[in-house]
Amino acid sequence: MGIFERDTDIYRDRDALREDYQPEELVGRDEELRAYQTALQPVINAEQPNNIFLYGKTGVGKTAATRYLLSHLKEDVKQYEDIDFNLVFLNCDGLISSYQIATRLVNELRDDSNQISTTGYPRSSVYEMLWEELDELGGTVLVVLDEVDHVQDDSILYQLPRARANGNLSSTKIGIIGISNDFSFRDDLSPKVKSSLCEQEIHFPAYDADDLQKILTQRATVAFYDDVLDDAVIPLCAAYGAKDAGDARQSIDLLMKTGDIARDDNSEIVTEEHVERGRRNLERGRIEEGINGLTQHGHLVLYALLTLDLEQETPVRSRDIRPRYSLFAERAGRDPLVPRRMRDHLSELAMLGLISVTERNEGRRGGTYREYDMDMSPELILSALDDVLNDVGVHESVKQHLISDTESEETTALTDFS
DNA sequence: CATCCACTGGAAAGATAGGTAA
DNA sequence: TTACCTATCTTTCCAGTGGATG
Repeated sequence: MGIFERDTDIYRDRDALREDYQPEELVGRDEELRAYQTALQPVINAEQPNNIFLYGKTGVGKTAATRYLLSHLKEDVKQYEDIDFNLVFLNCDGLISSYQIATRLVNELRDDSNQISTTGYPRSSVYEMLWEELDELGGTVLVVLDEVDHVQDDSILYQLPRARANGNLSSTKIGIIGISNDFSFRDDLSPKVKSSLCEQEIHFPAYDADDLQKILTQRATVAFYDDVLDDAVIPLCAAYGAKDAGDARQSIDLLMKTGDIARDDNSEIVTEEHVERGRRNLERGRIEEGINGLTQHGHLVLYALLTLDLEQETPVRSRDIRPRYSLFAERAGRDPLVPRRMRDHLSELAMLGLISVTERNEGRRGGTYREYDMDMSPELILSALDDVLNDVGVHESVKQHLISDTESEETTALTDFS
């Protein structure tokens, strides 16, 4: 008998819940799609394409709409022989500078044998290479920059649309599609960039719970067999996504996680309880991911706050976190950071949603300061912080906590440290 | 109403670590 | 090897903030 066995399945096609799944129809985005299509029309007419700027919160269908329309465009363009259409798609997540974008674009355009490193070249030579590659391509080129709001300086957003006017490109017609999660990004652009990049703007509003239910139903019909979903499942997942952002991605992820959990259970139907477990599971993943991305000092600061929390000292101001943090830093054999920097780490933790901040102002006697509090359960954070525990040892308060809470199995393994 | 507390958060500059090119 | 690139994390400095207080 083998180790592996095919699951008794509730899924007809689980892939329909994945991020890269392309549905036949986009639900609830009719108006936006129409505007988008109009903006893309010049490509078909073999004219200089518009620069298009899409904005809206995460998971409201910006990228999906782009993929959907551009794949159709690519098809439809084939019937006209005089159009040479090329598409460059780049997700700018994690890219902070124009320089990085330029290098990625060059790599995107070149074949694998000829890639360049992402650091080291003078800025101007990277741009040189970029113009060269673009010009070689010829025809109409659409450059899609997904999540452009991550970029801090806008030099490339200035350079790209004007490359032709500046004589860097001779034959290629270039159009830029910028996709941004952050509406204020547009306002922060310098006026000259704004005028060229934002020729056509399309706003994607958040989905409401109704839209989300329709979307989930559409996906679920493909993904699951009939009648395996409890009636409450889809509304619950929709509510989860609608709660703070109208985010379809979040809802669909939850639906998939829920389905996976039900399948693990060998359950033949998916219930409300599976949704609840799925929600917790996603939350946990989010925390671990956040913590893993921090530096060691970030961990030390978090651990300091955690121990203070277990001692019921929270909410606590940064001044009072510092001695504890310094102690841990020294035990870990690192020089403690200067207070200013420690506060930066605290702000970062707050941004990840791991801790919460309250601003206080006691006026003339107390001045303005911020108070920090744990937002997550200590167990969850401890399990993601095990490397710190190795370095500084388990603090007294954590030991206390673990003794008083004997059910927690995965953390009891750590009590051996001194 | 002006003052002032004690922190916040922006900015500049340093240190270090990666890379190319010649 | 030297000369030059950028990225990332850090320190240093300091103007700004806003509500209680006199």
